Amino acid sequence: MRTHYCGTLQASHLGETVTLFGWVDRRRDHGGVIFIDLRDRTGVVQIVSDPERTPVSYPQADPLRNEYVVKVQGRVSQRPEASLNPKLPTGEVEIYADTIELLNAVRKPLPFQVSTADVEPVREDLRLRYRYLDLRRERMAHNMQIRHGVIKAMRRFLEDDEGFVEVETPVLTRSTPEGARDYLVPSRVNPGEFYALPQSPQLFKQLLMVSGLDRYYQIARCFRDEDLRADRQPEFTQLDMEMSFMDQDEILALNEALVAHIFQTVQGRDIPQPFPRLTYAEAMDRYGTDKPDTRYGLELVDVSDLVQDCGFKVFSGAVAAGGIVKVLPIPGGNEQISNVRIKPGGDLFKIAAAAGAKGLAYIRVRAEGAIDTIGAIKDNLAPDQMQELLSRTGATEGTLLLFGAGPTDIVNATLDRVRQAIAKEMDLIPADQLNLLWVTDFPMFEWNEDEQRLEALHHPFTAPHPDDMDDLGTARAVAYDLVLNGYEIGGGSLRIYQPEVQQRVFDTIGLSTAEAQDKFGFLLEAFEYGTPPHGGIAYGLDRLVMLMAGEESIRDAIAFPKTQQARCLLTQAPSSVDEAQLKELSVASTYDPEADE
RNA sequence: GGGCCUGUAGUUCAAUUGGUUAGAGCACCGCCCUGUCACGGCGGAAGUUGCGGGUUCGAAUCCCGUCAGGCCCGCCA
Repeated sequence: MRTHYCGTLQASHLGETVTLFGWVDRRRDHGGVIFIDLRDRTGVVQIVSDPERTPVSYPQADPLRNEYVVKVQGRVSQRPEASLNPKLPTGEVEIYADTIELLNAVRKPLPFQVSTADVEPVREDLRLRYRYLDLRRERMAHNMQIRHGVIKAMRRFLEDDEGFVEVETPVLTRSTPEGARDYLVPSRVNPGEFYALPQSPQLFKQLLMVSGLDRYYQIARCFRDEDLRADRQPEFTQLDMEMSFMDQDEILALNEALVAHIFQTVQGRDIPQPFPRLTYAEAMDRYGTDKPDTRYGLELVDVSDLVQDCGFKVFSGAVAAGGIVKVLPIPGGNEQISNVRIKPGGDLFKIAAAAGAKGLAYIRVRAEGAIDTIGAIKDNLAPDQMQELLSRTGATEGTLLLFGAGPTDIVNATLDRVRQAIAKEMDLIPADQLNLLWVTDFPMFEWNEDEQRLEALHHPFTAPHPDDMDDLGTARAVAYDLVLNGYEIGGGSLRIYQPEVQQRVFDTIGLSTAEAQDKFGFLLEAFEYGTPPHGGIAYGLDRLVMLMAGEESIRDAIAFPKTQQARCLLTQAPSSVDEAQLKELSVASTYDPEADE
């Protein structure tokens, strides 16, 4: 049947008789000669038909329309000099069609034009409803190809080079405390009881280490019933890995080689190794976030010590209350950013307010180091303090200094968001750059204000740093995140493998012994039978593919994604079910469409 | 749970800011065209302006509600 894919034909095939299958991407009828761009997943090639050279196919080409499925038999020919198309990979050749067979027509109006959707974007709800058409587009087909390439590269590297074994873990598993909301599945056989879909294979992969699997990986589907974002879907795919008898440096080095291999095989891009590392503390200090985008500068500068005794109460008061004062210096910001935008009602003010800040103080640096700011700041900073401020922030003429003052987490969140907004606006982000970095030494726990308790920042099986065992409450974890251009694309840790340490962690997060036994008894018990030191990592595959494809939405890296309301517009899931189905499952819905809440 | 944005022909957009019969490109239909490649030319058909209500002499435009999609906050160990 088929001898070649459309997009692969080139001068080396000249003279060959080929059989092609594909879709009509476009048809150009010149009255005496008809051109058809024939498309398959590899690309497009031009089919030519005219009454003299291809008398049989000419009438067959006449009724063809966009997206018809056809079979073409013809000869690969050199295009005339004047008709070469350097924009097409196949632009040196064209196919003289001996015969064209219509295999299937389009019987309804197309919801959108496949051939031009790459240049004239289509509403996303339409794309999702007719996803099978959307996936015909070159851009989406390309993204799916990247995704496949990434998975393939992962498998080759891990299996062939590093001796990893792929193991599938259950999708019907049990609900565990901590973490995201679970998707639940009622058990028919066990009325009143529920499975949960896994948020990750975390516990199983640790058990596999107890089993001696030594090096495990899985392309694993994970489920979290939380609200969606441009980079978050309720079901998503992880590259999940776990290995025994390796320390952090060995694990990071292996993963650097893996990531470099992926970029090299899929895109031919060299990633320098080792990747830069930042501790969590450094990242928060310099960028205000644990996943900094380091493709541009705009680093934060802590000036708490400088202003703690000054007369400007917003600054000194923040420090006195245990908070901090930090500066975001913006070279050229005077020109770019007006006062109106910083003051109440302005867009930058709103960004700051949304992060919890009361406002943004500012200083504009003019010629000769002159200062332009509100009186309350000007009058309360001594000349030498001002000088020190300028020197620490590297401010020169034209620099705008934006201040965050208050509780540490609010200041960091505020300046992080403002930093990102400004980098985007001032076009400071080099589009083709890949900045991979490790963030290490995360704290074990963070305070949950709502529940008035510590909770695990990573997850409760993360090993505390050996130097910090005396006080777990403030301990660092042996945990690491891989950050790419401001996105967390992977994260992992060394795990606890001694039951007594695990018990101490459960104690710290306020998980009672009884509850720990109930929820994780099987894990604790397994740890009694000879558990190797182990650790691992999991990558957000969809997010990685999104970034590699240059997309801004995770949906463009997933074949059949869900909308922000977690709906599938193609299948109309979720849907109501028969009463009989519910009854069989011993489940009743409490949903009341009439109720106000 | 909350904030912001969007919804007009199959589709992508427009409609002088409340005023005549809601327009244009592509797609579709018909005619013409032998070197185009987002081909071109002439003509045609195509509209519940998401849906419901209200204000007004008059609503795509203003108001209220509702549905759908997007971005964000909260949430996401």
